[in-house]
Amino acid sequence: MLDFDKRLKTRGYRLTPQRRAVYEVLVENAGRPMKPEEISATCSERGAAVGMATVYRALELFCELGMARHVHLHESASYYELLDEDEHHHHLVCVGCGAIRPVEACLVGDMEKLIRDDYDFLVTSHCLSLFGYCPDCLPRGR
Amino acid sequence: MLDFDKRLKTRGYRLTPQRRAVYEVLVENAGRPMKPEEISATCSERGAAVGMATVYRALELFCELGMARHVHLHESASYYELLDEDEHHHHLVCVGCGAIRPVEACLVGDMEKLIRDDYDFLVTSHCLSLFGYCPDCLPRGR
DNA sequence: ATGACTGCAAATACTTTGCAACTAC
DNA sequence: GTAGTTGCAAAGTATTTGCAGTCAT
Repeated sequence: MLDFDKRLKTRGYRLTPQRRAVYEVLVENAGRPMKPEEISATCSERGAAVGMATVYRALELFCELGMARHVHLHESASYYELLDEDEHHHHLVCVGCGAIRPVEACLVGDMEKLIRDDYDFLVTSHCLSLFGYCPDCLPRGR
Repeated sequence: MLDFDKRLKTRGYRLTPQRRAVYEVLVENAGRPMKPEEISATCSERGAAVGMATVYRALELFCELGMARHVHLHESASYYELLDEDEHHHHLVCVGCGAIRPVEACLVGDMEKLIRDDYDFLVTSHCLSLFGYCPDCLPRGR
């Protein structure tokens, strides 16, 4: 059984075409955070329309099951993206053109130990977004 | 002239009692992100009521002038807090009780060089929030 | 005096919820 | 068969905007 199917089943959730459609869109856009609206539109394009309410509910469920996460990109809307256990990344958001690209680099793991020791706080997750200029938008002469 | 007054004046903005009130609330809560609603309520309590629209406009202005910033704490509402040039910090958000406390530790500065070299992306700012358990909510036996 | 600013109310955007019909199991 | 799910529409919440009146300079 597919990992997706298993995760839902073992927690008593049903496998529906809508959840599958939302999941597939996320998989095909792995690494690229998407807005709920965008996800719904993509599902529709491929003939598997899913209502907005259902998209929101599916995303919330995926987050709960640890299959997706919610990222903040300094815009009002929320973005979601697939969570890959083997890979940890954050985002570079260009304030010039809005381009978003993932960065594998992350030093937060090192911070976690320091925080546990100095603050007596156990970090379980974090959210990091970096803003600046992508190569195309770099101010002349840097 | 106060730094606050100067910043506004030099950019052609006016010094109004409303902007001053919002600013004072932020100053008195430095390090603690606040919601616009909360800021407005605090202003009212001290007899200097400021309409919500004005609070939003003031916050946006302060961000533009580099005096405040917008932080994301995984909740739907936006939080704002004063920006202190001499001090850089992020937040520890307890998923147990919701307590928020600032952390001075930050390794993102080190990441920035790495990102400039490896990704050819010039980071100008970043947003980091750490989630986990505060001492009071730490699961037994950790 | 005059252009910037405020407050209100209306508009917009985003997200959640109630509920009857539907469907996976 | 039945409990979990969906879609729609209505309700909420958060934020922005138009505009007439007000105020800082």
